[in-house]
Amino acid sequence: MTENTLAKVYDPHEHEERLYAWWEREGYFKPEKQIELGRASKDGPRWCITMPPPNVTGALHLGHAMTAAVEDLMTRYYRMQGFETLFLPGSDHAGIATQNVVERELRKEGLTRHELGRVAFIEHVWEWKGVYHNRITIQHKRLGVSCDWERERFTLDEDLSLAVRTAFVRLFEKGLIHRGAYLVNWCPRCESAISDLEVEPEERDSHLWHIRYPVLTEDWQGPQGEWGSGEWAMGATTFIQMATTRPETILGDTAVAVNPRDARWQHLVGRRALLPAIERPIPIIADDAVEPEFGTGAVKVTPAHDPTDNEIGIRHNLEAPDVMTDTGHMSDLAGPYAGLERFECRSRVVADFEKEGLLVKIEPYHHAVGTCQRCATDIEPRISTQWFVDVKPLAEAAMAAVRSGETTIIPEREERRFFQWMEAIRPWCISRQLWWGHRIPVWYCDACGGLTSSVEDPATCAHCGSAALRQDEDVLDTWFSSGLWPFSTLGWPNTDAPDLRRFYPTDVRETGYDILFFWVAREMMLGIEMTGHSPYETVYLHGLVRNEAGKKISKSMENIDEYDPLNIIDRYGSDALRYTLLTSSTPGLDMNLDPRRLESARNFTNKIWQAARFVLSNVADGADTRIDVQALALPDRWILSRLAHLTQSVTHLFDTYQYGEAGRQVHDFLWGEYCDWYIEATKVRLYDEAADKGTPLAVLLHVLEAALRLLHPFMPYVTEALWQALPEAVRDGEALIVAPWPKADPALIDERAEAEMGVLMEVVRAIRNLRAEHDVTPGKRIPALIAGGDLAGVFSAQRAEVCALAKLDATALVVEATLEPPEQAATAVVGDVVAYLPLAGMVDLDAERERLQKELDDVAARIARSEGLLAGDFAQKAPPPIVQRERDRLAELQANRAQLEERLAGLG
RNA sequence: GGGCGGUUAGCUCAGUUGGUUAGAGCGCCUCCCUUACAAGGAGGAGGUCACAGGUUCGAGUCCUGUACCGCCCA
Repeated sequence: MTENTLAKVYDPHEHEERLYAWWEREGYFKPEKQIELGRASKDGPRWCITMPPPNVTGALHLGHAMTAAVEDLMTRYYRMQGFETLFLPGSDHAGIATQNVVERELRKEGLTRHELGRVAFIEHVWEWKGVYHNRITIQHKRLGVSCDWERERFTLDEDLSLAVRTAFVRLFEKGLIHRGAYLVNWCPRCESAISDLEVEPEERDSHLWHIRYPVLTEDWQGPQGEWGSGEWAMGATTFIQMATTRPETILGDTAVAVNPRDARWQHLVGRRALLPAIERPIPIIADDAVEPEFGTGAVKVTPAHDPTDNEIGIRHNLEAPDVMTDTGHMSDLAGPYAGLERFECRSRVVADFEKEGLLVKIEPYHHAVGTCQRCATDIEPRISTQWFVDVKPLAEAAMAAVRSGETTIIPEREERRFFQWMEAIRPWCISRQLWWGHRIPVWYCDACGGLTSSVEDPATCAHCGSAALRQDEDVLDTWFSSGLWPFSTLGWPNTDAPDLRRFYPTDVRETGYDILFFWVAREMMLGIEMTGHSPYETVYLHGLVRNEAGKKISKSMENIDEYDPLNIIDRYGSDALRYTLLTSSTPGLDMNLDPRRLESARNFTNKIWQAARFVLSNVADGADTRIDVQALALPDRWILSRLAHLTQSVTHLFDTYQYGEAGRQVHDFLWGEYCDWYIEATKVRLYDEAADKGTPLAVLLHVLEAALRLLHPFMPYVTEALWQALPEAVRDGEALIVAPWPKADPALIDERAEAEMGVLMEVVRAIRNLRAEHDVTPGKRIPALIAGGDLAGVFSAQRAEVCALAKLDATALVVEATLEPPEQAATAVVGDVVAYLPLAGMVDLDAERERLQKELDDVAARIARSEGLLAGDFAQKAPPPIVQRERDRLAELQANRAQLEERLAGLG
């Protein structure tokens, strides 16, 4: 029984949610179901991908839609290929990002997290998580992702938290994690340290303040008046001048440095300057890090607030006073400025320097300032006690895995970026002064001061046995838990977990190239360290999605709703969005999402729908849908051969990650060959009472069915909806999602049929062209004569099709090998075949001669080119098949020329 | 400062071992509501593939340099 009453137009809303619910209900997303259906085997190959867990910070945007589309495409392909397939979904708690948005919400109510307290605040965050987690799940389902929801994970789940603790404790016990006071990137808004990667440089127009410090000399031993009185530096005779972009850090200076080879300052090296305001005597030192070309060649050294200065400080054993607080205010060490906000302090310092005659000049200056990736606040480099992972040895192992080919990164150039970053890797600051996240599993002993790190909460100190333990207040960097994702989600640290045994190492990590370092690098390092295996075989990096004008789509855009995946799906359908994302770009390159492409993809879904509607409307209940190879006509053999070629090509493209090209090929086949030519050609037989309808119908069904399978990973919904409507006899199985991937049947490849049909199509096009040129009414049947030469038999056999396609009058069509051309006729020449349209009274013979002459000139020029090519080095040096192709081409052109000349001669 | 990517039709983009006259969608022009489809059909116009050299029988594709746009790292 077939459902041959498809709606007049494809409406995604009628099918998408219904089909998704059905797939999910039937369990098709689960590997167990494949086994149950006999579509995969426990001993056979398996394929696994873990979904990059989206942040529960907010809703999904188009970048996530891209991720979902590519991953689901892969998943559906391998599932159909008979791999036991697992696409494992989940989400990420995203410590700093989520905490920030919840804090922002609280601020609207005039509350801070501190007022709320840790426990109540965390409850708030869980509420937020609940809302967005749900939203994200709905979005993913609308996108059609075929992941196993029963295996869904969240980074704060109990078992994943166990994985985090286990990993931490292992690194700790191995001595790869340590706590210490180092210069870190501090966000005064988040009141937390962040990693190097979370700092975003922002270009800015600012100033360079040129200042000078008095040097202590025999004449001047110290200030003459109060700081700010205008008499502070009175009497000083020697100054050392330098420039700074951050005057507020002057208060933390502990030296002035010059380059040892800088002759200008040699006389002062070894002496001491007096730090203004603070009145701290600071040494004038020589260090190679100072660039003599910059400014005066002297620089102030603030070891606690600048990376370069910090290194100088270490080399020269300088003090490193931290003149700021967690919130970016000046600390008690900032003397008269203590308590001021850092930028307020900056203006006061500058004003006071001016008053004291120590401000030389102010210059405009353009430079980059580090800002917090999450809240855009200016980052304060600051010495702080934090936890660090010494990732150097892990990075070595990760690089080795890529070098050996255990893991391949696509596109290849990203591999070089990976190495560049890995080679320059620095200790990873993993502690965050946040509340939302995995608490660091370290306990401090009040009795002996020792540290205990443990997977289980310890009752007593590992060193002295005291029960006076306090757990570290801080939480871990989110990426620490994300870095365990490919195996923590599969059951690690339980190495006997069935999923871990079956699906690890996984096959692919698919994500945007922008988080190669943040995440992929960490997964590689932690994966190898924890499991001994690189977590996946392939890293496939897609580009970023931008709007049609090339702007990065961000939440601050005015028309951001236009780019919400759900809105796009509502307007165009999920299949259209997926197809567009998958075929509009090339791996690793950014994509401008153009609504016109979405529209054309939507039109494509409808086109397939219409084609299927046509086919199904012609299928009688219980019809024999088997193909009788003996009964195949030329168009049948042609489309079957084209399908076989398409299947080979698309499969190869999938296996080499060329998804865009694969999608375009299926599109071109369905629209440009199946619909435009094959369906039209079959109408002759389908509408002819006397004809064999069974053969074209069987072929129509068979080709459509196979093409739906090839298209399914791109457009899961429309393909499944149509597949379900096909007669059961042409389908294998209960659902397209678990149907086998098509195999090309070599027996159906028929090069001769393709060539013959190719000429036939060319002749039809040429006739249509002539008709248009001579303004023949489109539907009007006109007489024609075809001199088919060697292909006369083909044209005779297909005369009904030729008439239908070119709108010829069947009663007046003459087909012969050669024939006497009519006088008054327009002529089309395709190789050896000539078609004459005796358009009585409509052909201006002079114009016709002119037209043919132009065509002849064109052909002659191409012959000359081809002959020249074959006479030169080409014939010797080019590969034989290429040369042969050129010879064939020349032969065809020559036949073409002969026919044109003959016709021109006939016209006198 | 170092590295990478892009520059192809009016617009948005494909073009993977170098091989016909460089493709698609949209837009544009002419015609058509033909019994799958006007979200459609038929025909057409439109490109010295950023620029300059080079390698090669042959270059959009490989090499060198230049310009502009963008990204990453320091």
